[in-house]
Amino acid sequence: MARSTHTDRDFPQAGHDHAACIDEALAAAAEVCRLSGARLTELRRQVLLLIWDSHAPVGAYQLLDKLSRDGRTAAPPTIYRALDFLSGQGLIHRIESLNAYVGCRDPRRPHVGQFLICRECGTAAELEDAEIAGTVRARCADADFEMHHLTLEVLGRCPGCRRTGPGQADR
Amino acid sequence: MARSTHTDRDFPQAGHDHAACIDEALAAAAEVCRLSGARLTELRRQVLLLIWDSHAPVGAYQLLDKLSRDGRTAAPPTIYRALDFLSGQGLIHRIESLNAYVGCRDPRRPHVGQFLICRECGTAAELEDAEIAGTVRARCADADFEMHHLTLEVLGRCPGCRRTGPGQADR
DNA sequence: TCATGAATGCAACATTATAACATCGAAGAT
DNA sequence: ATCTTCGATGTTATAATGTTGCATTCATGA
Ligand SMILES: [Zn+2]
Ligand SMILES: [Zn+2]
Ligand SMILES: [Zn+2]
Ligand SMILES: [Zn+2]
Repeated sequence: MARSTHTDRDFPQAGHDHAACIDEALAAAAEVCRLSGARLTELRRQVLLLIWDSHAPVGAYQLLDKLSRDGRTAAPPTIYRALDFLSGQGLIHRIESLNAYVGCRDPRRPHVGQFLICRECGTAAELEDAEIAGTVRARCADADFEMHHLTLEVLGRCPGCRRTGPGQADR
Repeated sequence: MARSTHTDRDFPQAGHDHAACIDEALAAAAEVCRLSGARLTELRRQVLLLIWDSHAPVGAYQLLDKLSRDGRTAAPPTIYRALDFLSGQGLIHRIESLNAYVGCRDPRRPHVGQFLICRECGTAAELEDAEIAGTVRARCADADFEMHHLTLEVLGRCPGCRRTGPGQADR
């Protein structure tokens, strides 16, 4: 099997072909919306693109700033509605521990978000680990708890930042 | 082995002896602070008690209201400083997906928080599951990711609420 | 062309959290 | 006992994040 710029499980590398990430995200978004009958309007597409500026989760008001710089009129509801839509289509995820939003790597398949987030460079990697999901489900079953939604966010230091400098750990 | 009002893994029951929970929490807090040399002042003790009003995570401004009703002068920094202290001592946890705070069941042992949270009654149960923690750690190791902090929050419906009424699932 | 409903613009507001600085008070040093 | 010091608390203002309600626009189909 051909290996793309990064495999499913890799942490996004510093020098990777991010244009490919963006292309793939847009293509996936178009397909997902077509299948669900939802309308991927220009505004929503624009916001999705801004989120995909990088693999680092970005705040709603940062997105607002970016939108404004792009010449759009933009007030908070503008961005929050777009975020609601994109999140509803599974095209982005909210990172609860950061109040921020990040693009989904594989919106075609339904999944819970599991994230590794680097405190230094901000980059977030999305996992889709069946073993973690299975263990959590099993524990919920043990407790007779009906699971609706899982938030799993690991904060730490990514491979790239570990190589760069082991000394200056935080902030 | 004797079974206390609830075992470590149980979801807090509707009719359990909550006074015992509170007593235990206060005793644990006193011990933890004594060992760490931190000062569990009257204000901090009061806030910890208010958090232990129930097993449902409570917001900072709700705590403020409670404090005010108790006759304390209270502004946001009052409560946030107390929350920082209690959280620093491991006596409470912040629930990221709710912007709320809940008492820790076992502050004497260091641990990451893993929570099952009921959308209906608000009750949160804290897990300390080694298998979940181990799997997450293993996946981080696979990804060459240095894990600092884990946020794991499961939203769903608790055993009690499931028994009450399976129909009205949400909201 | 017109009716309809979804999407967006816009103003105000609600909620959550922090910064900056003044004051108080416990605990040890003199 | 008094002083000193530093952590804890009080107070005001403000930042950051998110929502409500209503007017307007726009795509879509009758
Ligand atoms: Zn990329
Ligand atoms: Zn990094
Ligand atoms: Zn209890
Ligand atoms: Zn419940």
